[in-house]
Amino acid sequence: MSLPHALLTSLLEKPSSGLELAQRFSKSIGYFWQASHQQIYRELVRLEEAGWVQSHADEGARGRKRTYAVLPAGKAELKRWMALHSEHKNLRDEMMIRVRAAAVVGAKGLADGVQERLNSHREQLALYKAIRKKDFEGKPETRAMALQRRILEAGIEYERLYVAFCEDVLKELEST
Amino acid sequence: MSLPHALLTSLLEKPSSGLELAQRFSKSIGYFWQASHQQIYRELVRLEEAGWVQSHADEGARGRKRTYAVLPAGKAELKRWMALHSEHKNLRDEMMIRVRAAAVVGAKGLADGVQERLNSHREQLALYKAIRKKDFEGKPETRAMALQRRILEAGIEYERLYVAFCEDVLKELEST
DNA sequence: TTTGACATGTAACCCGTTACATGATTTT
DNA sequence: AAAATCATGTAACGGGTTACATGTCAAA
Repeated sequence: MSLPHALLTSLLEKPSSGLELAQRFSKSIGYFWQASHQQIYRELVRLEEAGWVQSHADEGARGRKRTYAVLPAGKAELKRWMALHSEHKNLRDEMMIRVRAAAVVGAKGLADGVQERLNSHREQLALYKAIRKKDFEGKPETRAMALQRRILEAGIEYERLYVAFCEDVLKELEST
Repeated sequence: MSLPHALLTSLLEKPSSGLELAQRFSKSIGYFWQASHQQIYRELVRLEEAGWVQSHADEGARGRKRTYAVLPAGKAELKRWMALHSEHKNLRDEMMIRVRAAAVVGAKGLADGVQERLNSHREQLALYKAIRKKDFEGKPETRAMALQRRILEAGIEYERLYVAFCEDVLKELEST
């Protein structure tokens, strides 16, 4: 249930159309809250019904760009929601179940998938590091920048965790 | 879509009833794949329809304990599934959206929720460390044990990540 | 004028969650 | 006999995913 507020946050930074949001979500905020364009369009309609955003289109029709901007009520809602407590989320990953299953039925065939994940997490880690270098290195540290940087650092640590996990599992599987 | 295979894994370790599985899921496997009892009962019916498990009850009726055991076809299915590749999962957490929102609309009221999460993750970290001490310390390291231990270590690193994240955010919020 | 990129949708399905219902067994 | 606990369900709903449909605009 974070999508509406992720969208409000993104729209406050810059009024946008659905497609622009979808593209933006495949970067930045989307690294920590993924959403497809179908979800985004559905949610934008709801946000407007709730009176939190307003849209205008060149001419209201299918296929025509429609730009959304946050209304004062939307900003107030975001402030309200921001102060709520977030539920503790445990790690939840199919790969862990696969490794656990391998401990029971034998690890034949496991290494391939783990190797693929290792590559994937190494890539993501490199990407986050590149963003850190580009967006944060040697820039003035405002409160806002510091918070955004902490989120990115968490992403970096998360990827590191997986890289180490995959490496260790592979090492275990290679040991005669 | 891991629940059926998480259940197969758990049932291979020990044939059980739905409630026993639900209780077991609130520990061990459940630390990495949570499921409610409603989900588990629903899924057990499907597993039996698929011919992967077989159940017997003292007398087939509501309120009577029904124990499930894995059939050969179920074990074969688990071996097949275990070798599939797992999708890369990015970090996905409401708290990150809240912190990101705070960077845009101001952090008033954010600290409370972050402090609560910090406490929660410290607790979970302590729990995992206790399990590591109890279940793994000074025991012989079979292949199966080594794999299960790696999963637990990943959980420990995951909680450490959050503890550090929350501490850093709080420090940032406290700085005048 | 047709291809491709831009842009917005609809429909169906499944997993996970929430709230509630029902029966059996043990304890007080 | 009432209360608590063990045990198995039913029903409704919502978010996320997948597949598909439709319309606009610019360039080749």
